[in-house]
Amino acid sequence: MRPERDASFDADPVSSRESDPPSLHEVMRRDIVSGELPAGSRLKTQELAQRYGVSINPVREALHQLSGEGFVLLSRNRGARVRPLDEHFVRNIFDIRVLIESYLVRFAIEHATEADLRQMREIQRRIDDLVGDQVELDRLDEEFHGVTYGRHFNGEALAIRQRHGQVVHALAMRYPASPARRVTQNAEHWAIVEALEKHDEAAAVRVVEQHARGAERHLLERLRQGSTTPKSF
Amino acid sequence: MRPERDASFDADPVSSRESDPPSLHEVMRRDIVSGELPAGSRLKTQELAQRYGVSINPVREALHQLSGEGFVLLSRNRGARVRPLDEHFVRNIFDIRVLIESYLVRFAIEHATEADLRQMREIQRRIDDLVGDQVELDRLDEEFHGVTYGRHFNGEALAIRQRHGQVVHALAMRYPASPARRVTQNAEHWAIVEALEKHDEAAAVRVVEQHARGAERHLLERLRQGSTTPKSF
DNA sequence: TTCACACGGATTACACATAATCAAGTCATC
DNA sequence: GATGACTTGATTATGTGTAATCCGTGTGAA
Repeated sequence: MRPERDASFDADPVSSRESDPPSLHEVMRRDIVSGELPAGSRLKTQELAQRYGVSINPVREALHQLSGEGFVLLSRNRGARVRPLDEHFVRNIFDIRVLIESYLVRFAIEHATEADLRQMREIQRRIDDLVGDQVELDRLDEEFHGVTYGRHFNGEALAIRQRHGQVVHALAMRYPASPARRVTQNAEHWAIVEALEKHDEAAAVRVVEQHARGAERHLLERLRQGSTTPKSF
Repeated sequence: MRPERDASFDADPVSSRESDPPSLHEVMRRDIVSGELPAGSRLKTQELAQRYGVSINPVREALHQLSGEGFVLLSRNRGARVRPLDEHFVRNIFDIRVLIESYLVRFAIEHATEADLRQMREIQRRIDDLVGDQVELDRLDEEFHGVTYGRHFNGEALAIRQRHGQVVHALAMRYPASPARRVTQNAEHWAIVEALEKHDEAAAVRVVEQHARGAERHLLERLRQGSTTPKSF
């Protein structure tokens, strides 16, 4: 096993600093992820400037930042669009997600503390009790996996996972998990906790993979059903 | 096996369009990758504006774009720096590279055409014959792997690989491969071709992994040796 | 050491000029 | 009359320049 490394570095912090007012591109990313700026929609600089109460310059900078992050597509002299989220894209990022998460969880097997496990159980209990409220569910789900993977040294991998996770959340907001899916999700979460407790690497990898593939399958089904609503361009 | 998908989509095209003049952020990325803007160095907007013969606005936009791509670090009211490339970072991206490349090569096993293999052999012959000229070596190496992975449907994965590859090239420019490393590299390239010919998935994955880890080890050694030169700040 | 202050540079706003794109309409040709 | 090429005008992106403000850092005095 490779020696542990300092984990202070993060390639893509979601928020630059805790107490600072969030920068414009963070606000816009939130609005994209939450679906307020729908996937595929046109982003005009003047409209955005008005909407967010700033001048055009910061808007242009935010758009470029988001373009670099992959949330926005820029084309020369034709402005910006929110990146369309299609089936193809979903498959792609879940393929990557499976790779990254099974990589991340292998580290958790060895490094998750007793406190981490307690926290995961606590969070999962709250998820179990939750009814409705997709927003809160997503927040708790992210928190659960945040504890699972948070100790990992590889900030790059975490950044990729988080970025893709945000896109997935944007979709999940539109297509909430069905009750059946919720039950499966919860069972898988408990299975992850159990695998970590037992230091069972094979089981952990298997469950994590299954968890991701399940989410993928569910999203794809919903995407196909409601294929009229989320118009891509 | 999952059905094939349309591969027309690319999350992060290096150049927006072929015939267009490259945008500023592309030029700046090239200069970062080539080492002209050294890792860790301060990027002042006014200096850059003068250097590239444009006003401050486009420079700021380019910086934001590069920040989103991970090549530049921005901090509020303190300007921009080229992202420092340290040992920790190199380890991280190679961990990811191993994941991505073994994923990509599995597809190549099934989908590489006879023409692809011919092309790979041709490129590798040119690499074998090449002496010195790190720039040309890097170009050919990228071309080799471009053919290997190019048919893959997962544009996201290709984008991640390419982005990381550019960073690695920035380092390789500073720390060229030793003759011994070159010999190993070439042997590994031929082994990849052979594995693809034989449709031997296990072998292909093994070689690709070994290839990446070898490059990582070599870079890390060089980084430690010349640890005075690449000053982070 | 600590505080006040000045300076450099980033950030924002605004006004303006240019250029590209798109849509609608005109015109010529078949 | 229908089709396709061209013109035109509105819209919007893109680039420049300037000014005002904010923030971080270093300097120097108490």
